[in-house]
Amino acid sequence: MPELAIRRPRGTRDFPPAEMAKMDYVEAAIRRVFERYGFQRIDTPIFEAFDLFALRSGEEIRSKMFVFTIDEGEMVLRPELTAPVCRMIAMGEVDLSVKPLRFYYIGRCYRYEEPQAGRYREFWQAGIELMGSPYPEADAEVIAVAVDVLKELGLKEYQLRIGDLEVLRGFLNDNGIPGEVQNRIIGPMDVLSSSIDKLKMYKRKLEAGEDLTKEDLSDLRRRCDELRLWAEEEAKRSELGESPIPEELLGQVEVDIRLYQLDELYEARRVDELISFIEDAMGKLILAQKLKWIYYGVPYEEGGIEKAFKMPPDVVDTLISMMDLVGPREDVIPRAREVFGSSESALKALDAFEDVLDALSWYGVEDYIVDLSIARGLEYYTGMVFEIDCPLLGAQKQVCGGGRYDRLVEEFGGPSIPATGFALGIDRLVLALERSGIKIPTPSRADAYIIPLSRDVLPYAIWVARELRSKGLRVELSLLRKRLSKELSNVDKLGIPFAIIIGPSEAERKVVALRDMKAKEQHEVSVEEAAELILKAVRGMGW
RNA sequence: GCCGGGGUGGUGUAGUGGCUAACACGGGGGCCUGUGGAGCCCCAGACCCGGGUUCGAUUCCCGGCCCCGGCCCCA
Repeated sequence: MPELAIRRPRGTRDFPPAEMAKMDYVEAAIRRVFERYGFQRIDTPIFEAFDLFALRSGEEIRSKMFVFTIDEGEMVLRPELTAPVCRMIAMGEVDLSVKPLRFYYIGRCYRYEEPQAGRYREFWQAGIELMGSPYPEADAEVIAVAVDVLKELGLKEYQLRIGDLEVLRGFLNDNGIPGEVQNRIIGPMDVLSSSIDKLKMYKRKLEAGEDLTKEDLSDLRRRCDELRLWAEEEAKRSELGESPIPEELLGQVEVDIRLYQLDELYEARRVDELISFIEDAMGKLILAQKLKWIYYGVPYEEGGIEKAFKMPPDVVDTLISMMDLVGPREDVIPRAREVFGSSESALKALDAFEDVLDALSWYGVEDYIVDLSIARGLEYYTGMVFEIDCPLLGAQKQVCGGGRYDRLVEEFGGPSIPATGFALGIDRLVLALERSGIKIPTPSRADAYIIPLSRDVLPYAIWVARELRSKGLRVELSLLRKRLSKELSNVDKLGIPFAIIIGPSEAERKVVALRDMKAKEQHEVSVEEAAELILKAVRGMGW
């Protein structure tokens, strides 16, 4: 291979016809579903002012985006589409007297991250924004649309999780936790709960007698090691009298000596010990987070000054209990009412959340789990949130995420307008379809392939092609000047259903030899007849 | 940013401390009157890059780049 100086940038892909066909197929299905609900397609620029995304997500996301500077200022390639759509509304480009607004988009987005399975630096998102209704039926509709897309695609292996951020926010508000602090709690909570999830998974594997992979084991070690480092440093600080955390509590997070023997334990198949080690680690991981929040406080910014907010222990306990609020509705909701019992606002939010679930059942969507631990760093969600995972995808398994964001348009300087919506990852949907073994139908590139047997018949062959095309058929003309047997072989490989063979004798009599490639049957017919026969066959195939 | 596993013609694979680096498909050419959707013959085409070890590296070692997984992150 000659050395190629110009390469495709990392994290991007090319789309040869076969790949493009898959994307088109999924995109078409998505559009069908969206339009069935009355959503109208919109689009926004591929690049936007940096501030549009920094406003909500903060300066930190700079490193996660493609940023560039032009005369007009700092620009970024859009990392998502909700903010641009809200910007568009805020700018007054949309007639708000016609409500609700039902918009959908399909477009490329860009994030500067390490590529991984199902994660690219350039990726496709499709999504809807339903604006103008604050009611539960709007939230339910949005979820129903997302589920419909998966159904339309025939994707069965997925998991829908629905939660509500207003429950958490209401609880925190009632307990006097400032908004800025709330935003800083969500992140660590999410990290903690995903850590716990991982540990639970290892425990489950061991209990089921399954093997842990090398990665599992090193991941487990790493997570515990982090905790150990923190605990040791904290202990040192405590000796110097610099730690705000009481010594006896610190003793409780000291990591088990067995951490250093994980490999040996595993080699020796001392499963029970491993399990008890993991259980112990889970408890300590949680306790460490609690201690940080209670004694060091949650760091936050107020008026440009870094501050720390010391969390009340009972609030922290509730946050921890929240991580367990995952499961079937009948099971989780009552538990949630207990956990949040002291908070009027949280209870009210739970009522509203149940209204959404009720409405959802009217759409026939019953197969989901309630997950009140969904918190994510999504600072702009204000109510219901949901996620859809495809376990087949591995690490990057989320194919859909969405929720209610009633304040976003207003924050961009527009009118106050309630909104709810979601975004789908098209690349991941394609991947999920492939992995689930669903065949994506690839239409043949043409309906008929004309083979002129000599140069003399070219004028007639081209005339035939034009005739057939004028009737709406997709017709290719051979440009290869090959032997007939090779041409037929070629037609076969191209998957084109009909060959039209034209030699001097056909040209002279103004007919064609129409060959049905599949049946291997051939008839001499007029051009009109050929058109009719092909049309009939093609329609029957449903393209 | 971190941790694994990989990079051999256009594609998919084989193989090796030294021999002409193998095979299939694809490409080019040739033979066979217009259905032999085939076959036969010939040709072109590759060891990711840079160091090191060695008489000699595609092979072993190190670094880089890229790909594939995973961690972190995920608005």
